[in-house]
Amino acid sequence: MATIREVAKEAGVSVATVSRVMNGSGYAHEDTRKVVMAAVEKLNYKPNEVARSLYNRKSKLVGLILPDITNPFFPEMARGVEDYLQQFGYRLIFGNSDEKRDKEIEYIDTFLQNNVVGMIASTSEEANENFDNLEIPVVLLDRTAEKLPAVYSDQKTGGRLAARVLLDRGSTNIVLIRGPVEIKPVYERYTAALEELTQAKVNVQVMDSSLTLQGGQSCVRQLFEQYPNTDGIIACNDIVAAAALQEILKRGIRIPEDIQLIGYDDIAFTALLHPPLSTIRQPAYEMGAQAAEMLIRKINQEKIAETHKKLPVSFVERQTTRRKVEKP
Amino acid sequence: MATIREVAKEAGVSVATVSRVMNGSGYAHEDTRKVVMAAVEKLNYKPNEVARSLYNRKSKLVGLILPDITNPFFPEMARGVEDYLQQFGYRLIFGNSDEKRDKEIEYIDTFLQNNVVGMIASTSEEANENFDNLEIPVVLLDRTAEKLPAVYSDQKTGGRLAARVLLDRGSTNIVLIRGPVEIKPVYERYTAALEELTQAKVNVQVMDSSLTLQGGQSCVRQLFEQYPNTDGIIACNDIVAAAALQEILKRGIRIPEDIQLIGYDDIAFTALLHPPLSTIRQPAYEMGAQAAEMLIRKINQEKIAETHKKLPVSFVERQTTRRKVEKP
DNA sequence: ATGAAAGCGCTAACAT
DNA sequence: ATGTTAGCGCTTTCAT
Repeated sequence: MATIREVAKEAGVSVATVSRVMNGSGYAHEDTRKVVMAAVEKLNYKPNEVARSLYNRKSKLVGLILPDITNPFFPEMARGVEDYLQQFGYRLIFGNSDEKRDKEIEYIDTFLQNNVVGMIASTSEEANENFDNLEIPVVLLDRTAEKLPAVYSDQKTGGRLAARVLLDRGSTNIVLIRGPVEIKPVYERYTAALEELTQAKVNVQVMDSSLTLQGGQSCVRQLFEQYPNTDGIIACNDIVAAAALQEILKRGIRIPEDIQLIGYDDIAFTALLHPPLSTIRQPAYEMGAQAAEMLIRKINQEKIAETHKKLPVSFVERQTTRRKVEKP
Repeated sequence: MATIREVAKEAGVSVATVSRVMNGSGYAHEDTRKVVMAAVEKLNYKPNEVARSLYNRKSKLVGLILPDITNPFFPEMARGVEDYLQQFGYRLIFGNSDEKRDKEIEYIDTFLQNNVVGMIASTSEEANENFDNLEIPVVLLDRTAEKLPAVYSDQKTGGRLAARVLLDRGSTNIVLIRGPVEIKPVYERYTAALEELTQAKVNVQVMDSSLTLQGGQSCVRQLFEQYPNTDGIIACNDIVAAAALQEILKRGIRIPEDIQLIGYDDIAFTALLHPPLSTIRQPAYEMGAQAAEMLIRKINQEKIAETHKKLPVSFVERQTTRRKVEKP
């Protein structure tokens, strides 16, 4: 790798001049600019970002912390972030936290040690304090906190919507599968759904599940033993919904005739399920992109109109819910 | 962020001493070691990785290039890489290439500018030359090249296996869906399957598809129009297989009685499909982990027994293939 | 318009 | 056993 020194020598100028033309800062005669660029070209010079970062006290790196990219909801977000940042020459240092506080802290620390310009994170509630007195901008993604800017989706409406859908389409014995209560967005959608359900005069049962395949499967197996006449299930996410769907099919229960099922997230494969899964869509890619946009705004010290950006969710009607019965 | 200077001052020693105790290099009296550590503790000192990296000419960063983490096969690998590297204090700079050469090059360049210690990449064939005269170790993942160490899986056996499965279970009008020919592992599994199929006296048709959902869907729609009496489909990956499954169900074709279907990869959601998809499993997580292990070996200049590590694939028998007919 | 030189935070000779 | 100092590659005053 060529250094600025070698370029300077090649061009017969000083390193300061090379630096100036590279950065378009300060003066540089058109002629010398050309000479320098020729040398840059010839030596295929690429500035050492580490050295720049050391001097400037900030790199072109952005730290990204996500719970687990093995859950398809998150890669979607990650791509939103990456694709947006990429245009501005920022790169991503990435880490999965598994919702573990110490992993988050570890990543935050090392990101800082690497002079990241900013961070985007989906962190657990309790870890937020770790972001408290950082000098660099942080934006929360899919999570919120009072003091930190955030991009997230409307969980409350999402939860309510899911409940409304089943209600409007005639389910009366509904099981609401609650995800881990520590994960705020998941808890919020649950609360909202429960509220909506409770207001209706309908049988509601709550069951717990993790957000994973295994968790969903074991939850759902019990579900039908405990509540055999269930005619509606609201799952905490699409993965769990998929597990439920499988169990429903296995038991020969007709869907959506005998039972309705709705998921949450609208990850890609839900459309491929059989029957295709009705679900509440979160605009994951868009959320990632907007978080990235907000971060860049922060980095550039631009004014930000709304620091808490709540994106809308929507009901994606597929075939695990019935057609809505119009009132006459 | 505290600097080494401040720690030195706090401890009443020189920066060199602090550096020595931090790195466990050179001498340091036990007493002063304690004093220094106390100061480190007090100021919550974390060495600036950028400065270390500048001096050492190498960071604790590893570059990872994957085609697209939106395809569930890759996050699995990514976690394998991350989880393994993490134990050794390495962090990941990450980029999706979308199989585009210029994106790969761009990422390689910026990774280099950031003094990465090494790189792991699933790159397109033609981009390999970009790795040619790098001073840092590179290991290819899921892809291969002669001059570069690599961890990948046995595509040839995988492709053959897929063909064998359908053959042994009685399919005689088989459509082989070929993925993009530029992607070598995908092409290899195709060739192997085709070879096996051709040797058997069986009708074989080849169709093309991209590796995505949309690609799969449009391919599969045509498939049944062109070859209505197909009784076996070998898909280039699980996503396309899922699309095929959906089309099969939509057309009311019985599976596996009337038609058999086999995917490739064994990504998580295949088990959730209905019926659960039979597929060829690649040990994605393991591949990632082993690539990471090999990279670390390289970084540490250890001898490496085999630089081309081919991991075995296996047939995961689920319900889109029939029970094998044992010969009497 | 250009160059010399200091300094970003750290490590490793080298000196003591 | 510890301190002084040069230097990693860059940017930016400050001279000229």
